[in-house]
Amino acid sequence: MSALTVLRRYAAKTDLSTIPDSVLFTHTDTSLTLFDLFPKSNTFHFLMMPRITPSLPEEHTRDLRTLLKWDKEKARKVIEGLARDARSVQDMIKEEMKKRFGFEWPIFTGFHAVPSMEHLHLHIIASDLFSDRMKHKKHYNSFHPKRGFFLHLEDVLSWFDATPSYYKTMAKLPKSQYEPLLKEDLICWRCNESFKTIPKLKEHLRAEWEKDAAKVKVKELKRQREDEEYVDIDKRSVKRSTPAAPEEPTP
DNA sequence: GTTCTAGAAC
DNA sequence: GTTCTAGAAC
Repeated sequence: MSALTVLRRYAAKTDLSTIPDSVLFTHTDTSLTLFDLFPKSNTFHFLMMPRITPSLPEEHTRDLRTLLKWDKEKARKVIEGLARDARSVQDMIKEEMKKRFGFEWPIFTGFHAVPSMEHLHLHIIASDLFSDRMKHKKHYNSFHPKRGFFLHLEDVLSWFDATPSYYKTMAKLPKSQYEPLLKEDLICWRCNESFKTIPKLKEHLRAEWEKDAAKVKVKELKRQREDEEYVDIDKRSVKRSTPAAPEEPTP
């Protein structure tokens, strides 16, 4: 099976039990969410795609361009359905971020303007873009939130409510306009510093992310220490048998 | 999309 | 000499 058409084969399935747990993260009646096989985030990277049904035939879901060429209101319903399901995946990611790392960091949700695999798929990816699989300039630029190649889901939704001519213009998604964006300089999406090579950029992105993670750890330690002090004060107050002080406002 | 690898960049 | 990129092949 071609690597380019693997997504469509999953999207057409009615019996999901044939998809391994290592591939399928979650699903609804209208969408499947897969673990990206080559994650570009070090932590969370999912692909969400609409399921192929009689009312949503595969000829209209090859990619975003194909979908937007179809009936506008039908296309809107598809995108809105993905947006609804994406919110619940984002919530699951946020819970997992808090549980595993003690803090939340941005999640990017959007389409590639020129996708390299067939069948419409939405990327839901945490912004720590320094995984082992992040190897080339085009990988990074395809997820850079301000580069223009990554089409944020909210932006795509807004096209439907813009003027018809704006919708028509955006819906064209010309390769010739978007592909050159992948070759532009490597710029940190957080601080705009530019880097000559992918390894240098990744080193920087990792350091920035680890700084955020470290801040949380310092805060946690401080809170623990404060809790211990409160305990000491409580013991003393018991010994002296002074009346309980009014409750301290929590910081 | 990835892997492979020649040769550029340092 | 080593690291890294980018184009060809799949």
